[in-house]
Amino acid sequence: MSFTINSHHRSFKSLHLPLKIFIFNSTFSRHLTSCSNRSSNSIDAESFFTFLLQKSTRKVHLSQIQNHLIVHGLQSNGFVITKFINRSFELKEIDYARQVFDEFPDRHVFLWNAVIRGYSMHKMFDKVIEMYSAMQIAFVNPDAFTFPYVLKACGDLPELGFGRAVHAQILRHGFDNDAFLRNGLLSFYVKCDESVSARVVFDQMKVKDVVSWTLIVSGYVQNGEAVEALRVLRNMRESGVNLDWIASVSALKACSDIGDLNQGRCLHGLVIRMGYELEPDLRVALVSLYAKCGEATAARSLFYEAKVVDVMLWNSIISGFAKSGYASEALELFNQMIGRSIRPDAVTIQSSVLASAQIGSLEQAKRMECYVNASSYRHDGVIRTALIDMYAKCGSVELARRVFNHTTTKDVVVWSAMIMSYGINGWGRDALALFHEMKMAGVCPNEVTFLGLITACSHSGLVEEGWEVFHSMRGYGVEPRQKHYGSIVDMLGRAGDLGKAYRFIEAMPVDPGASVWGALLSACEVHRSVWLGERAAERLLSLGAFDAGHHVLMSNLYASVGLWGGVDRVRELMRSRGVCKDSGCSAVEICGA
DNA sequence: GTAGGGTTAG
Repeated sequence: MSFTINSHHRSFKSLHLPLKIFIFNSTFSRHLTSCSNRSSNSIDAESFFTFLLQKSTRKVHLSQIQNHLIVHGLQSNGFVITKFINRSFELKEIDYARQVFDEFPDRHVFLWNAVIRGYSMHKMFDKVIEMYSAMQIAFVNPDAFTFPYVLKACGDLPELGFGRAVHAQILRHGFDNDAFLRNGLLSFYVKCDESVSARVVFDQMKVKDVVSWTLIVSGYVQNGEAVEALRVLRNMRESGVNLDWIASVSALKACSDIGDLNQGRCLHGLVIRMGYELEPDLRVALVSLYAKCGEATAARSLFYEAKVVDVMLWNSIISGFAKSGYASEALELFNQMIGRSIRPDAVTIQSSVLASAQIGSLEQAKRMECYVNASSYRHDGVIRTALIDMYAKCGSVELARRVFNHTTTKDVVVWSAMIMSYGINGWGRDALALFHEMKMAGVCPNEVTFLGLITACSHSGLVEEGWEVFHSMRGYGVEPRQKHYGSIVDMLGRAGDLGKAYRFIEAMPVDPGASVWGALLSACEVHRSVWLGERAAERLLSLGAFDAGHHVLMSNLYASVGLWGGVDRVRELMRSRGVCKDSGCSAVEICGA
């Protein structure tokens, strides 16, 4: 152990501490003895107490130290008290730290920062904001270290209005050229989904470092604009800023979001050239990319060759496999994990429940529910939602409902999942009744609730009711989106009213997207409407969204009316565009096997 | 003592 005696600017007297009083803990007293032996005559009071604070591990140590500060007249030494407050927060003695602060007469900005930092450390963001406000009332000027914590609090809560006011105060206090704070502001606007303000802050930056670029890239990724994110990333490299490993993580996430395996592979190569391939957290992003894109071999080798295998790495491969048609592999890995006594977390379980849903086996679903019920996550809202969805996908509305009934706190997501469960299984009336019940319970519907309701009407032939739901959305403050329009087209198409579906698309207030034309195309396939099907296919082609499934629909449509020339044209198109038909499969469970 | 990332239900 080394203990250097610092010479601080403050003067001090030789200390005569009755050290025996400190002897309540052998480790703590050992430090004290060692310390006092080394500096027997005169020691720096501040350094001594700083050292003591570092070695204290319990509240009783803190209160002993506090007593001695008083004895030695250091109770109003701001330097020591700041350290004292920092250590109290580190030891999770939050109320105690606050009490010391409240009782301190001369509150310098450092002291305020210590309390604000402490609350931030414990994610008590409302307290951060409360202290920042109190600081202003006390006429203490914040410094460059105050704002980052306050901005983080505003971003995490999120508290857009307050954050905007903080932005104004940063300008007023003359910190507008502080590069660190500009990145903090950017982070705040990104977290609040304020892409316009984020962009303004970003564009006004004189110096954009890799952090600034990473923030704006992750903002686009968060917004579902992965293509734009990758474009910005190219700009970054063109402007001479190199990717570091964190920026690479965001870039890889953008690739996996849009399934751009080629660009992902290029980035992987770049990452290797830059020497980041062993970075454990980057490996999570790589495994996730390959697993989500269905590159099972690549994902596995990266996984098994990893030096650090933490829960997140397990999660990345399990959830990636669950989403890319490798559900049984995902469950196999989940079992391996349990076999090796590695504790799954909520994300692991969510992903494994999803994998069970994809498999579609009721027996597996029941096993999964048993596992959840025996775990500490049995009341986790997200996992209960996943269980409801799982049973619905395995065809058991009753078991989904049982999970729903046993869920104590039902948020809008849980209600929506149950409505969707009824919907996809054709229990339209029950979905509508549950929606009514949900409103009675005072829960506000969101866009997914309406998607579930329209799906329910669509799958049950309740066309009138579906229209009614669709037209009522805005009354609940929910703007219809592409998926809702697509779902209505699907509903009209299933009912055989292709003309009405087409007119509905024509009258849409927003440009119809791929989901809308895709819904029309599949309705055309069912009802053998070649003319309209060709219109839909043309639009999908021009949107660049004519995928393998659409080729198959078109080919089947031509075949169903005997237009074999059309079938050949589609086949030729598939060959020329390098599209492969995804191998489809269906599973039937017999006696639980 | 200050800013960026990855796994995550409907």
